[in-house]
Amino acid sequence: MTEIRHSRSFRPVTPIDCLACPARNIDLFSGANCADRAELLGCLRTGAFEPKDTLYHTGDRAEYLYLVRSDLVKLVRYSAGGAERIVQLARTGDTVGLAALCHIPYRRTAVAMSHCEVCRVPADLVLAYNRRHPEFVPSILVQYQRGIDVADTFLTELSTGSAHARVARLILFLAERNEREESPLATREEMGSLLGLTTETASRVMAEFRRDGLIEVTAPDRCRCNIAALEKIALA
Amino acid sequence: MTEIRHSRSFRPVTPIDCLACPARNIDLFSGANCADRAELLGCLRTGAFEPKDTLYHTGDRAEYLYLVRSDLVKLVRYSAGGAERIVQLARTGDTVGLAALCHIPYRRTAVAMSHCEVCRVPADLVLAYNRRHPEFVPSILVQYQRGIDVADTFLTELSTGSAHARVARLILFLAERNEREESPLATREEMGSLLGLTTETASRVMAEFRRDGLIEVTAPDRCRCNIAALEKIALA
DNA sequence: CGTCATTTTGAAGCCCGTCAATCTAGGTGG
DNA sequence: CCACCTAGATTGACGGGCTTCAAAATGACG
Repeated sequence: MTEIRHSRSFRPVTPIDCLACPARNIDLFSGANCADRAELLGCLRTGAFEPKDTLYHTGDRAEYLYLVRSDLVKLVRYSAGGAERIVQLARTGDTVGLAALCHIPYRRTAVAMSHCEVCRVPADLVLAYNRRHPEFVPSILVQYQRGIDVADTFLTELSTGSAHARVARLILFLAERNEREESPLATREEMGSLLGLTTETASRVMAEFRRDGLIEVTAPDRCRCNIAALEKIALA
Repeated sequence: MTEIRHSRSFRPVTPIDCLACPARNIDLFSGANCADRAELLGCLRTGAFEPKDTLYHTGDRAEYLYLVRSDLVKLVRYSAGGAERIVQLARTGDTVGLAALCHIPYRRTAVAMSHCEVCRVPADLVLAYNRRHPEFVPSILVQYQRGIDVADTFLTELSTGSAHARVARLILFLAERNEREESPLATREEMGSLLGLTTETASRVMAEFRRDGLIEVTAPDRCRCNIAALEKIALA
């Protein structure tokens, strides 16, 4: 069992944090005006997580939403047989823990995949804000919609086709929000769990891509990639 | 190309329809009181669809939500390569077309899988109602949440494991809301599209199940099934 | 009765899963 | 500084399950 790290590292959010937030223009509150933002700010907390740190577990009482300020959070679900499957990836600007708005326990387990920073928002704050600003509802729905779109992508792009095609599509998906053809990288085990493949198959394909010059590892968890070539493989 | 049937068959909803609606206690408006229901009623329309009829297409301007009153609607998405994949099934009480609440075009194509009846709700009506009743928001979110749960189920249960296990899980999933161990049936092609298998494999497994007495076809689109035995296979 | 769509069945081949061994990198303690 | 340990990545060999291609059977419908 991995030790569970608690959220004692959370600290108040400063206006500076907000201004510097890479998710500022796309997150849940991007529709709110400055005054509202300032008003909301007092209840927010921010924190950082390292790979394998858990934000919350399936079944935990859900009090908070989390806005992902940077990098990758995986949302995991366990099948009846106990197998782990990654059902969603949250990236910069995505919101996780929306179940909190329904007053039901978290359905998935959220785990950091990289060093990542999040902004913690009390669900009740959002619901209260929403009562005073009914025009805010669509902002929440858009977040849900985004989650559903990602889930659909996982089903259509990442769970079908040959192993080569799936891995290529995953790299492209991860590279989407990065410049210079760079992409963050998951462990082979995570790739398997994402793509419905075994760790070994993920490793084989990645090694092959590397030998063929399609990707070049620039750091333990980062690679440069030949987008055009990968797109060709992704179609098959 | 299949001919597109238009929604000219929609007719006003009567209070009788509502009282008799099998989805009455679980649908989007199950939280609303009688007076509100009556108020909403005037704007609703109901209609019936036959297998292969399309409720709406990907990209259509989204004005309506649809409450499924009975049986099965498939939500389809097309991958970059043109392959069709069923990403969700909507059953009695489910809501489809939630994208309409975000004022964005439909993301998926909705197609009837059986004779099915739906209730058509203008999205603006829901948004307006919501403005007057902020406590209604969670009802909408619950519908979204349900959709996400189903998507997760598809990823963890219906896209992993052996072909036998997948088919068994699908039958169990379809039987869930039926009594007497009876289950509606999809075509082999639909089963393949749902499970990430080929039509032939789906057919082979179904034929085998039939020979082994695990299922017994009682009508062209319906079967009785041995739940306990299927559950054993579903675990593998 | 003939047509067409769907389902079923067959045979061949290959991709991926399984099991196992090796390699690499990072961390620890002597 | 280096031997040691461990987790993760890589590679190999083998077998099985699924896909592919093709043909036959079934059943709905005019």
